[in-house]
Amino acid sequence: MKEVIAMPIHGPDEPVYTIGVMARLVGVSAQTLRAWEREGLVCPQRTSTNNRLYSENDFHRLIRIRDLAAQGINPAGIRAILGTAGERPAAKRG
DNA sequence: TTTCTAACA
DNA sequence: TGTTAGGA
Repeated sequence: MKEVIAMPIHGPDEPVYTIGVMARLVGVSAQTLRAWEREGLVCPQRTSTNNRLYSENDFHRLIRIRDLAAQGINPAGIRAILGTAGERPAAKRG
């Protein structure tokens, strides 16, 4: 038989999870995800109807945010540790 | 049914 | 962070 290679249809940046799905995946409430966005900890993509769509990348970031928040670190501290949401790691200069 | 914003506790 | 109100 021909070997079937599993090809990812969506990349890690592809926004595919609704807030409800992501809340279950991360283990927090949808309200918490909205609060974190307001704090600038995450910046999910939006649909044409203004619904949030989270990517796998957002998932990993949210796990870390959840971990830091569980340690009593406030949003400003989390921002300082993980960096501002949407911030791209600066490319190495020559 | 799910998600959205805003406001209050 | 949770809850409530009103709307798409």
